[in-house]
Amino acid sequence: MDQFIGKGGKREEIMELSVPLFAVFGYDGVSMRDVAAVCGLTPAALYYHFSHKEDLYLEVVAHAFREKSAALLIKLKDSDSPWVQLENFITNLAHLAAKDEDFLRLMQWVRLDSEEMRQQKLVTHVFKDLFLAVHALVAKLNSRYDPYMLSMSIIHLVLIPFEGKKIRKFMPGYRPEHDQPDVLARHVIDLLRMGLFEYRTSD
Amino acid sequence: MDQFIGKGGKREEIMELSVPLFAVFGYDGVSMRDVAAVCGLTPAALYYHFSHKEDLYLEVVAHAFREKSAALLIKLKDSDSPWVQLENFITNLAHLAAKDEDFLRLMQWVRLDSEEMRQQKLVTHVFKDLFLAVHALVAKLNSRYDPYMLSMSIIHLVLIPFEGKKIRKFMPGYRPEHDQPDVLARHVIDLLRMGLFEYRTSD
DNA sequence: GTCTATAGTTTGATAGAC
DNA sequence: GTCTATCAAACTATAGAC
Repeated sequence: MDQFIGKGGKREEIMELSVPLFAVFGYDGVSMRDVAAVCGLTPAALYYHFSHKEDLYLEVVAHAFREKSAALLIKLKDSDSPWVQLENFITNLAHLAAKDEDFLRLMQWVRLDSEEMRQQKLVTHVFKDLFLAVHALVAKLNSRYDPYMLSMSIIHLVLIPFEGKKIRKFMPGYRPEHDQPDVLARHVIDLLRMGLFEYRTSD
Repeated sequence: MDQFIGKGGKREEIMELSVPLFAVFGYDGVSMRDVAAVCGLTPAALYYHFSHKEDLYLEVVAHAFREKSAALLIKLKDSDSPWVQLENFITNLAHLAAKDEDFLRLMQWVRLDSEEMRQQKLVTHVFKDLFLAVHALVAKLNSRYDPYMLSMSIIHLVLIPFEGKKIRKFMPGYRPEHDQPDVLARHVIDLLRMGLFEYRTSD
């Protein structure tokens, strides 16, 4: 299997070793020397494989997201009802977010990227597949909501609590179970399904 | 009024001019030279007012958030019902998020900060007041949901769409009205109130 | 209180040996 | 294909004149 990768194997290895670095420290927080160090290379050797820091970064992020989004979609069965599919998707996404911190942090770095050209390239690799998956699902639900806004809401309800995992611990009312993907998935599903309608009598 | 600020006036001026810089490029993306330049100072002169880059950054972020959170709470009237207060809060927060991009970006930089000590200092200034405000409100609602999780969900539903404003434009289904605070507030309030309950018959 | 000058380090990137 | 050696630039921070 590896023989088909051929000379690209080294590039692949560099990218995989770089993912945690860029996920934690971001583009400006990582130097070519840092990358070279974790790869056991000299900075000069690194420039043989990637001619610019930005090339390296773009490929690293694209590589990190290539399979993730696809994996989420594979798990869905068309035979299930749209509601069950949505519940499964939310649960799968929560588990991915809880497990893969690099995935979440890279998404945030992309959101904050100040170089518009670079950001635009990244968005395609990082967000589009994920968004399209949710959009297709909520479209089937045929609800009263704008499918674009509803897709955004669902993605944010699931992902952002894990993005802010570290800082949430400082907030009053925090309990460790709030970090469990099944607990969050249950919360989001309940909220989406029923809302707070017990109190809608107040208008 | 200004006479009471005294010699701290220059520091204040530097901080205000630095906010947009750190909001756009983050801690690692801004040099002391950059800050000095926008302030019309030399880098050395800057070190008279702030002895380290980190000191400057910490004070800049704290300064940027000092009034924001408080302003959100002042607008609430205890005479209103909890539901009306929540609706008003959501609308106010959406307007703040739509207007003040620096506010949103600084929040994201804090979430991504890799220096744990620095992050912990920042969280208090940036998130705690906002979170407490929402927490107090949802506690009054006495709903079936965990108030901690519900507070998080509400904050995320309102703020994150504006944080991702740039990249949302690349997603299918985007329309300019999705950026209007009133439209988003309406969407969030409806979603919270009613959920998608039309379809809860499917289980 | 603010400046010039500069130290000492780290950065992204290249030239050329092997 | 990977190395040593090195460059020019940018970085944080300091010393000391005014």
